[in-house]
Amino acid sequence: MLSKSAEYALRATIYIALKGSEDNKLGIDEIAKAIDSPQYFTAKILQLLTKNNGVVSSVRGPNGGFYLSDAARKLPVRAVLEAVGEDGIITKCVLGLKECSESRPCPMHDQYRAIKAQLRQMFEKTTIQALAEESAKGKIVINNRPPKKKA
Amino acid sequence: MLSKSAEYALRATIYIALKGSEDNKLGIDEIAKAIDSPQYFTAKILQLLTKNNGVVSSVRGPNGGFYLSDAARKLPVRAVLEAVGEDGIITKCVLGLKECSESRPCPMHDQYRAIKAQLRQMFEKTTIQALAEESAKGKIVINNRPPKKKA
DNA sequence: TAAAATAAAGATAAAAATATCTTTTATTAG
DNA sequence: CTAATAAAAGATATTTTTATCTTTATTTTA
Ligand code: FES
Ligand code: FES
Repeated sequence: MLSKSAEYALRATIYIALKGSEDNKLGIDEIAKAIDSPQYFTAKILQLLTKNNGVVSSVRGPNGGFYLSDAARKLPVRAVLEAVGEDGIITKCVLGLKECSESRPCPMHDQYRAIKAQLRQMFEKTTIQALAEESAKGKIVINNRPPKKKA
Repeated sequence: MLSKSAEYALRATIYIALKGSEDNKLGIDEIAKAIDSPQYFTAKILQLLTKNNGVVSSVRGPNGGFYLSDAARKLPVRAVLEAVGEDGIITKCVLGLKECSESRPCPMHDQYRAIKAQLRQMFEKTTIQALAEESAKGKIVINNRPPKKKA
């Protein structure tokens, strides 16, 4: 479905939205551990997210790290996909034809149309903040670590 | 969304269903041209489809080639995905967590649930034959070549 | 101002996916 | 039985993705 890059990008962004703020910036080591991703690779991805369209903000030096501006929190999830070049999922033909269109539909187009619209809706109408809030409420999980044992 | 392998697998299978039969087997060169795919790579994929679960049948030698049995035509599209190891699209977590479950949902799980169910429905309830029939009726297209000019 | 912290940038490596070419095997037609 | 045909199998190559390591630049604090 999505590339590893996109998955890490989404998980990292959600985590930063959830735990970080302008005066509590998060380090790459913390982030990678929290979302269970390879640290160096995740760092590269966060660079994309800061450069490509400012989804993520960063500062270097002591107490530096990553955080999300208020504006960034309101961005649609699609912005994250775009930053890592993965928004094809809501534009491309499911059979890999160069164009997905009503005028030259592939054999799956009719069936896929509605699904694609929902994918688009999901990625465009959902904000980063909304996912963070979803994540904040309870049992929602963002990594692969086993659940904490009850004491 | 899907890998190139899966895309070629689907397009090839649909084409074979549409144009081939037990007494009109199709050669790999024809198939690759028809679906606009790299010939040798497509050959490898068809090998998977013949070995892994008999979606496609083949015979060597003169007048040999690929075709679909009547039984194969009734298989769900998912069988093609399985043969190329790409059915994760209807099982995996959209954020790449090891498990997608109600008990440990990721932040997108609630929204993705319905979409995933529809993807599953599409790939499991649609038969190869159904796609071929869809393809047979008119303007449906399965390659990237420009439309034929009206004379 | 020096040292430490931290991300950015750049270089390299490893793995996976995609693609091509060559050799072998099965099948058919003659 | 032989030659021709076509897929299967195997080998190799290329590209892309994923991952890691090293060096540099920036920022803060002491
Ligand atoms: S043309 Fe294939 S999904 Fe639209
Ligand atoms: S847990 Fe992520 S989609 Fe179900």
